[in-house]
Amino acid sequence: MTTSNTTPEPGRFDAASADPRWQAAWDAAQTFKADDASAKPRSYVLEMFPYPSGRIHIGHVRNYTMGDVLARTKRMQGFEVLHPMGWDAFGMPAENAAMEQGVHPGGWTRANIASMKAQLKRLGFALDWSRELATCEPDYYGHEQALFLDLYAAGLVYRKESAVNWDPVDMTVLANEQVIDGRGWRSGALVEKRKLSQWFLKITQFADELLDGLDSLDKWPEKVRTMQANWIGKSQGAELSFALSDGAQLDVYTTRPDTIFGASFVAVAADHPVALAAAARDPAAATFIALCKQGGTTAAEVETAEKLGFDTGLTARHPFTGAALPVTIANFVLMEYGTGAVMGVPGHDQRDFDFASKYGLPIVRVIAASAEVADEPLTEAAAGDGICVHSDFLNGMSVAAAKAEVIARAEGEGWGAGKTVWRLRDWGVSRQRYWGTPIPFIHCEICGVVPVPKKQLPVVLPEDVDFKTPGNPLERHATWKHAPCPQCGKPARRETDTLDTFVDSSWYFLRFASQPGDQPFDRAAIAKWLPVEQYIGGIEHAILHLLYARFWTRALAHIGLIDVTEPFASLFTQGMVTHETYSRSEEWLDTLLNSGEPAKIVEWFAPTEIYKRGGKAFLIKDDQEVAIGRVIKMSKSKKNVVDPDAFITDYGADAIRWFMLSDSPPERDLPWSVAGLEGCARFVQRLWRLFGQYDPTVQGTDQGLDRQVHKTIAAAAEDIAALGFNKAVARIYDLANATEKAAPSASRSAAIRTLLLLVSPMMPHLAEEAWAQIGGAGLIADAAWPPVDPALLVEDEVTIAIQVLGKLRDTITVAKGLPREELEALALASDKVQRALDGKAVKKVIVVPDRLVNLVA
RNA sequence: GCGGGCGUGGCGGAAUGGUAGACGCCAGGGACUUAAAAUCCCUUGAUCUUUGAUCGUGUGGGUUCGAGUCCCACCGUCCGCACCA
Repeated sequence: MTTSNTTPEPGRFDAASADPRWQAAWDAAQTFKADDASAKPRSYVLEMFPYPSGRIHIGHVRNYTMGDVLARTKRMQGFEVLHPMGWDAFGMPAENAAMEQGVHPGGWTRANIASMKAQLKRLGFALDWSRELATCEPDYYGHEQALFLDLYAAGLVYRKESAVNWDPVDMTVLANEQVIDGRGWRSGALVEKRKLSQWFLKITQFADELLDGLDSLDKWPEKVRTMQANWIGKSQGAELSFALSDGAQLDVYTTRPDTIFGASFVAVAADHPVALAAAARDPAAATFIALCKQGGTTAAEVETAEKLGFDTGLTARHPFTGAALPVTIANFVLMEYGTGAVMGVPGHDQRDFDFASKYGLPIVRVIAASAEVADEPLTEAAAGDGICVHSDFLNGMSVAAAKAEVIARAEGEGWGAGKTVWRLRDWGVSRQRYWGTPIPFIHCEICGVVPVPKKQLPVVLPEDVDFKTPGNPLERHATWKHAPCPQCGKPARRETDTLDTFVDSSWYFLRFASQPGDQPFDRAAIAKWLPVEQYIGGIEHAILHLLYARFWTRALAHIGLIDVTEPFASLFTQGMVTHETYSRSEEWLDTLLNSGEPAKIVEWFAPTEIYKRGGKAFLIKDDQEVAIGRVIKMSKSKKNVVDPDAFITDYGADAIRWFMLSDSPPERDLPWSVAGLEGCARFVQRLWRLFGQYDPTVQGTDQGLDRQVHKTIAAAAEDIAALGFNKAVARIYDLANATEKAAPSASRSAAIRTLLLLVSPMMPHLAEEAWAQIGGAGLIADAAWPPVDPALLVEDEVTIAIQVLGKLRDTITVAKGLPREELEALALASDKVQRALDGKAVKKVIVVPDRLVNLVA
């Protein structure tokens, strides 16, 4: 079933020859070039740009096919569409390749871009390639440096000492996900925490805006908005100051000031100054702190970790009762959140409850459903709402009122205040890496940290670097880091950190709208094109990329460079492409570890290594049966990946595109199957034969077919606008089936022509070929979406369901708009209905006009 | 633990509270053919006493003339976050 390497049969659509021919025709005519000066309404359709890993994977194909259908449909519907493509081209895989294969990251990346671009072209995407950009080129990252300097001038960039994961063997900084069980993923060396002076972006300054802005994003998935809101993590409470027995003050943060009468201890984080002071005078405290730091941070470890404390011997004076509360160092208090110190209220916080139970501290109920149950004992922390009890002047107050009262008193007496705390941290953007945007600063011993003057931008990465020795090549480059200070001219040192690649992807959608040489973007062009009308990408970017892009857009608006605040009006997160797995497993008794537990050794096989017969899978090499496993996300380790390129060759771009749109709703996972793809290829051929029957000379109308044609046009347009591609596909199948069966008529020829237009965004190559054959004017890519005749959307006959007691007993086909009485009479006239009634009297009749009659007996 | 999504034939799925299973895949039967491929036609939720009937959308309740759809409780599953005070 391959069309490659074989002479095309007559009467068959030959994708191998048609696909490249039409791709070349679109290129030559610059069909998909967006016109900035167009008077048409605009639509900016964008898919998340890919990292140039070397090969397009099937997830890209699905993502870009969806965007492409939308972009092509919008074009047909009269919009000036901007549908660009670029490359998120900086990042670690290029450096890894450099280390492993001895190639230059730039050469490796650019070669990957070239081959992936060729793959995208083979799929026939309607992209404006004139706006292609790669973030690794100076004409992109130079502008990024300029924007970084603008943000610096506006006070949104600063430097701060911060801890990093340091691999002492590779002499490099590791991202958190590169640290596996405390060891470097590549070297296996124990990772150290090191303090380095690093660059930060003040995203926290926009925390409120970024949170409130989520409310305006009503075309974003609820899930993504919730994830972002949780990430920003706004909590409202109070910062309260406790007087310590040694004369010092200790500030704690709480969201529950209303429970202050239930406080029975105060706890500080292991690295809190109070804890460090305790360690200085007491070696046992120092030992305990060291123990706390050993604790793991994985979910399972945190879940099961026992609450541990160390009494400092200090006490804190309760601001209302004057009670002396013990001050302990606790392993469950985080220095990074709030003030790094908490008041322990065991009755109403589960962690405090566990802690108090272990160390025998008082557990007092201060919130109860009512005053009557104020003394009901607690078996666990009570988190629910209620009124205050055992709380002096708060007694009887609601939680909300008590919060306000405690804050008011604290403020009045000067020992506390209401405070909002955010989970969001400022964004550390320094990376001690070569393959990224150089941070445009110079360190001068006299002048300090000096920005590179804009006219000296871009600060270009040196080409002559080697990766044979570990560490940052920029750091050890012979000349690159030596630069004169822009202020005093004395020899100084260039910043050798580069920017996090998330910075590159935080503004690329702006650069697509216009690409002036002398500035990052043209403000007027951005006002014209932005916000992106429809952004499509994977759920894995729900938080970081999308939050950073929103932040950059707001920050650039804040400093007056652009006029939009939200970059993506509508967001769609598409599901993954999945595949069954094939494996063979053997169980071994694990005697080495002496556990006596059988260990499973699993061997995985790629789809290309097996064949299927009778619903079972066998290995090609030895005909052994293998187990067919669950349908899961494609991954290299499970070997269930498929390479789209081979399938494009065998089945043509249109069959793959059609498959990507069929069956599964786009937000859900799509199980890849060759059988399904073959079905799509068959449909391509079926349509080709149908299109070949187009005959404009035949006379006569077929009103039923006319109606279905116009209903399909209207419904498919709605489905595509809502990204319900699977539904649009089903309707097109329906219409194709009906058209095939219809007798020749002018209506049938019109149906064929309409069908051709409807499938053209999805199967553009087949559509162009058939369009040319039936004598359509120009390219079908430039044709208009077929108009709908509203008169044909109205049925004149309807099928009415007849129910007895809600159960379907019969259906009748009648003229539309029949009055209730007539419908009732017709229903009662039915034999089947009479049989179902079985002589019982009808007590009530429900008539839904043009829909159903329900007889209640 | 918290938050969110999803449970419908062998499979992917469709269905403004109103005819459950559209459409596709798989499977089975037939036609054409020397044969195969391709193509076309038919069948295809389950059960039964099969001109028809009964059951059927994870489970148990409820609202309604009528529930896959709404409400309550539960089960399963997937995803995200997580010692965030």
